[in-house]
Amino acid sequence: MPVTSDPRLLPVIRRAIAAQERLRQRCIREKALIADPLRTVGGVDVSYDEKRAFAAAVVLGFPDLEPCCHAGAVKKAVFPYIPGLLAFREAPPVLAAMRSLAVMPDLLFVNGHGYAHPRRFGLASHVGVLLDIPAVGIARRPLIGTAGNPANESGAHAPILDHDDVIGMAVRSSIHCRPVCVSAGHRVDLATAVMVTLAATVPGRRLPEPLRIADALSKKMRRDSTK
DNA sequence: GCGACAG
DNA sequence: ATCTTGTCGC
Repeated sequence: MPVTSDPRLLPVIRRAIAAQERLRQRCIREKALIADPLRTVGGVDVSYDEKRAFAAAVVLGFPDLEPCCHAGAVKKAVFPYIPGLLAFREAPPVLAAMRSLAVMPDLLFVNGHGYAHPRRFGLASHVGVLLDIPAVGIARRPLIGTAGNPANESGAHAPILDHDDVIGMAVRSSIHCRPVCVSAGHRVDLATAVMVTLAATVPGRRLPEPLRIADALSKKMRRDSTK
């Protein structure tokens, strides 16, 4: 059943992993490369119908989280979903939406992992490198590694470990909310990623505000396209 | 060998 | 991701 078992995809997968490795060598994750002060934060998310990808990008002020601008893009979904190669499916629509924004955010939240990836280069890193902006990966559950259980308090966190490597952090952004997986994408370190994630999350919500809004917008784009 | 596997 | 109602809990 998994699409990855199709032997015709093996060459495609091989080429994608090679391209991923080339991009990874351009990836840097240092706290110093984040804007200071941080004035805007962005978010991107993608929804799908049978054949198309609907990407929505938003920019909010920081730390007030007031709406600044947003944009969308629709593209044919070509690359299949393969765990570990999500970027080859989602980066094209995401980049198109980001490039139609009136202003680029100082930091971008991406729906998917960054460093917490089998080859340490998930969608968030991929997008961050190609746009050359600081990027943070936010995922609902780990792809690899094992995460501890953060205490049931807002801001509690526990490392996500792959053997001895701390690849990300399970973060309880609000009390009674299931933790989200935070990892460094591009031009940010893990500690900074966690702090900004908490600062961009409205009390009581699970995901940072830019991602919530982008999620709603992309789903609205999909709905409106069928009418 | 079998299963698991971001969106 | 998407298909889907009601329902349990703060």
